[in-house]
Amino acid sequence: MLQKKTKYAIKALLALAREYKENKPMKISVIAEKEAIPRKFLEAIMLELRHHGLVGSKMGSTGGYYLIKHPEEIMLSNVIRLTGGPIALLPCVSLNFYEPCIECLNEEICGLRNVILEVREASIKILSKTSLKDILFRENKLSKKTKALKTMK
Amino acid sequence: MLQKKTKYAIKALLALAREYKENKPMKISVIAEKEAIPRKFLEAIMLELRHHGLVGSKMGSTGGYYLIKHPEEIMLSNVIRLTGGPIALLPCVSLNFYEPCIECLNEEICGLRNVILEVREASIKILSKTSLKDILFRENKLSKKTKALKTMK
DNA sequence: AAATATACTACTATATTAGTAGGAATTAAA
DNA sequence: TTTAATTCCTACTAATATAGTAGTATATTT
Repeated sequence: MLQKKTKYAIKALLALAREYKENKPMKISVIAEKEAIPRKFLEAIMLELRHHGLVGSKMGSTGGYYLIKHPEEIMLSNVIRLTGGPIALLPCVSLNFYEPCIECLNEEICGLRNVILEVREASIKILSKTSLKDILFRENKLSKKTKALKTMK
Repeated sequence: MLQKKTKYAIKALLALAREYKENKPMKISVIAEKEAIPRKFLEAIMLELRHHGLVGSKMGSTGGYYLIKHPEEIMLSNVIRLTGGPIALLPCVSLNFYEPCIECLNEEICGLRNVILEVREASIKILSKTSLKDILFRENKLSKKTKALKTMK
């Protein structure tokens, strides 16, 4: 499971992506309210995202956060990794949280690891081709679909 | 990430599957040593697996645990679910650990959820078609491969 | 100078996971 | 029938990670 921190980070970045045209900073308090994220917690998260170079900030009374890259350049896999959410199901197949199984003398011949590796690759394949923009696009498509269904009733 | 409990359960079941022909019970202490699992912890895990109907047990001095189903009938996805390891990356797409996002008024139109759903489906597709027997088969294939590589040197 | 924002450090509270202790019940064999 | 070896079961404990908060410093605009 992803951490809440990771989920909040994605939601916050999506909020910035939705108004990306203007590229003016959005306040933490605004993001927090829009996305129902605890304000102080979001503060810490945004700071971390800035340190990782995903967002920029402006201090002072007209300050806030903004995306540094374009929404189509920010990949879900990247956000998940940066915020500490491991994608792999076992440490022995994780790139960022690697740890060997003490009981595996040679992990190259572990059948379980082999399967879990396959799962990881399938997951990463999806997550690394999906950008913030893609997610917004899905949002639109889904809401159109449900609207169409409603009018049919 | 899967819990250690889940990993241990899979390893223990694999140990039973490797000697399935004989179908005679294997002692917890033997499994624990073979797979480097803390003995007392494994005891609790095997008990749980029995309650879920994956293994049977025999008490007394010649006792131990044995598989109730054939190794090709026990699917990885099943073991993971029974031992409490969620497969989905977010609770809102989990079958067994479902919880709605408080901030999503209508989760049907959540773009993030939509992607994570896709990841879950890709993972489950692999895990639910992979049995204990399949894993043993991979083991053999992998160890042959590495042996072949060694003799080439 | 006042108001309002982020930056940053240092906590705390809670939940989950991992693992242990100790003894009861069962079985087989001496 | 006693003994030894096993599973069964309840109830703990310890360690760790996550989620979230408090308080203050620093920067910016008006």
